[in-house]
Amino acid sequence: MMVRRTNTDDNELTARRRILDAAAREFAASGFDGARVDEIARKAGVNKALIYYYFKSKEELLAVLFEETRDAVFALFDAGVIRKMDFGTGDDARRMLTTFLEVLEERQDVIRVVLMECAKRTPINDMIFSMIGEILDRMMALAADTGYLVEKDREKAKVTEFFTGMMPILNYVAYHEIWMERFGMEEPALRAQFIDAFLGTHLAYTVRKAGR
Amino acid sequence: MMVRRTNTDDNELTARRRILDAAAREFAASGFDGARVDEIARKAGVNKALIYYYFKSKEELLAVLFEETRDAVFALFDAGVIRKMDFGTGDDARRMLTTFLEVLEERQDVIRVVLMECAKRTPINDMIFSMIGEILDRMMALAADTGYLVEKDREKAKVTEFFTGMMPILNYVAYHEIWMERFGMEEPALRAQFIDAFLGTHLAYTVRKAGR
Amino acid sequence: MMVRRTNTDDNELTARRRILDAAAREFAASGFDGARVDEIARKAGVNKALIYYYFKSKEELLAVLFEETRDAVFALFDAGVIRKMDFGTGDDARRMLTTFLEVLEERQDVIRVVLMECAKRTPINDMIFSMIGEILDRMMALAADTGYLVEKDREKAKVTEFFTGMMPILNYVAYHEIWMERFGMEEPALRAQFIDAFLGTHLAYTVRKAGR
Amino acid sequence: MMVRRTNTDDNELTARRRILDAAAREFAASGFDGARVDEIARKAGVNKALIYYYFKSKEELLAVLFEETRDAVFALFDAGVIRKMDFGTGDDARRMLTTFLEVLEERQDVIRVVLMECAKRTPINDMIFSMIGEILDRMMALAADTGYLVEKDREKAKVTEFFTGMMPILNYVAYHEIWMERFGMEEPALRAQFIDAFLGTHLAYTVRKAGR
DNA sequence: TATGAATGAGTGTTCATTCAT
DNA sequence: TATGAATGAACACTCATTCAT
Repeated sequence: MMVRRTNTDDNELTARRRILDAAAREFAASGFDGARVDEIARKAGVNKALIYYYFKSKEELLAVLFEETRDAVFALFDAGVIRKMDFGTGDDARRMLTTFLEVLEERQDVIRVVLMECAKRTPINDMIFSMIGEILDRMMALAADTGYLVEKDREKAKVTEFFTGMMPILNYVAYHEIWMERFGMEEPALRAQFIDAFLGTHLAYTVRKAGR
Repeated sequence: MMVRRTNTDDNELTARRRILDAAAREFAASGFDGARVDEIARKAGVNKALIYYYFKSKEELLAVLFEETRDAVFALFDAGVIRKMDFGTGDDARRMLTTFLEVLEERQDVIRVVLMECAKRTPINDMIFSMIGEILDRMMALAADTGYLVEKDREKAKVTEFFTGMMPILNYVAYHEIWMERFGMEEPALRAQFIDAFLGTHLAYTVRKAGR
Repeated sequence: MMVRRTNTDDNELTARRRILDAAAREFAASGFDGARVDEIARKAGVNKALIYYYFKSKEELLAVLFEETRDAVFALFDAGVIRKMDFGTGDDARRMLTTFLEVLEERQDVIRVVLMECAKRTPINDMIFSMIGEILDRMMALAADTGYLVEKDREKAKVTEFFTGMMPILNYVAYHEIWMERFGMEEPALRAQFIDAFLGTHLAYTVRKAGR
Repeated sequence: MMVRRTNTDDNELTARRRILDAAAREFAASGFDGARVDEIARKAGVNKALIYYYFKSKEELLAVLFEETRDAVFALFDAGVIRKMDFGTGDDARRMLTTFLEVLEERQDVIRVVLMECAKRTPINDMIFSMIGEILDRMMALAADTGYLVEKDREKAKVTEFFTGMMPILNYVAYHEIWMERFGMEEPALRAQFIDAFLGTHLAYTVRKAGR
């Protein structure tokens, strides 16, 4: 009787998947310009030319990773992971944020690249800001639905959502590992402290502004 | 009799200074890896080889820019620009933050590079985190002096100062111009809204925690 | 009841044939070195690997096309298309030349490649010159039979046959379409003028030399 | 006493010149697509990167060679090398043709490339046909001045000048060395025979047509 | 016969850096 | 100080060819 193996060894993944994963790691470690296609191939355990069989350029690799990440974030919204909770500052919010961070941390490599390329004046910047724009809109739609939108003025609300909502979270996801290495903290303490700070700042501000 | 002119035209600046300024612009536009020494020379209006007369490598150019920026930030602390104000959430804080942002905006190019290179696993990362560490320590010393240190635990305090204090400010300085281009806001409104958000989040949290 | 169709649609041709035709087009458009096996496969509507099932290399594709063309030219000689006419400068010669050009124009892609590769110092050059040598010998044998061989000296006769006989004809076949595009002439006028010129130059010279 | 050396050793030429010469040789030997920039650098005795210091691409190398050749041909016309002779079929014409061929033979490498690339559908084709068009116009202007223009109809005259005038000459220049190797003739005999044939065909036709 | 996946060896081009003056 | 010329070491990307099925 045959038993279907279900392990997730590297070798079980398709070459295309291994290439994408390796690219995410390499981009995160060296930035887009610093990343070497040779190194991506080595990390993925494939011939370099195979990368160009599946993707038309180094830039397309990044674009596909960005799309996957945007879709994953949208899936979180669609699944109601965030909406259903009590969008306040209590334990529910704490649990929700934990889940949210955990999911994003699976994509931390790509998020790092987003932050690195975010300030450059290159074509990649366009990809990033269209993605950021879409996600911001979802965040604001959610805030409006739950009654916590801080500002009547859409333009101003976007500023707040971006600079004190989205960015601290992305920063945490991107830098928490480096922080742990550099300043010697452990994951649970660091995350707990970040969540405290986020609840005490952005979410508290939101709740206060919404007048609840 | 010859009189030495003292105006500050671009052409009057030393070649060394023009090179550093050009490098900051080029690094900010393209990142460290994406920056081209040819382009720095072109922007500075000097021969490419002259760059290697003054600096031993592209990396040293960046190191010098980082040092200048760290010194400028330290000078702000030394001059008491921050300490002297009423470190709360009122108009004084608002004026102080405005001044602070204005000074940092003069160095926005270098700050952009800091954020870009912050997440990479390269030698540059060491330079950045030693600088960040020093500045964080000054921030915490100041917070302790003024009685607003949020946490007894130094480690935890550092986390809060970094993720909800330093990073939002650096992010604002780095991204505000791109934000204006992408989302079509004007400078005064954007800055006012950011200051509102920063006062309402990080500073409000600090003040609350300090029990005042 | 099923009836086997006998039309000659592209799809009805064997894969091998479609590959050869596509190769001729691609070689003519881009030269041998510029031609891409991927593109040949695309033009032929087959999988790239199938090309290597039928032919052992890109070079063999070209060799087969050359052989086909040489055989077609020999068939013209064997069929007496040229021999039977009055090999002079009158209407018969004009009709003969028209027929000859029409047949060669069907192979214009391969002839273009011959001219492109003719001057290179590559292995392909050997294939071409052995073909050219054989055809020249047939041309001279024909000229001898009809009494129009311009020179007693075989060596000198070969020069004349090549530079003022064979080459102008091959050049016409290879370049007439490009000429039409570039200088905006129509086919009938261009061909008529070329035939005038050829009769007035090479054939007139031949006839004069032969003393008739 | 110091004597200025006047030799023309390879080392006396500028690197830029050596690169162009090497490129002409390599293009002639392998065609544009078959030519290797590495090999050009090796032949020129320079570092490969230096080629890109002087020229922006492999294609620009070819463009510069084409321009030089067109200018050299124009200089022949401007100097009246051709115009001043008795444009007939006698000894003067023979001497003129000899001079003309000698000058062109100095550029035989580039002329070979012209013939190779002439039939391709690539950007290079544009460069070639604009050059050919200009030269043809000069040829026709000359023919008109000397009263030997074969046709009233400019369009038809161009066809004749191209297919029985320009092309046989370019073919001779391009292929005479290969011909000597392949069929074992010596230079003087081959050239004499070609000149005989050219006088007896294109020029005789021209003179007859002009009614002299 | 036919194909999707895979690869070794290039290929033109770039770039930080150095040299000679 | 300043520069035009020069270079070694990559770099992203390509391509003819082969493999497994």
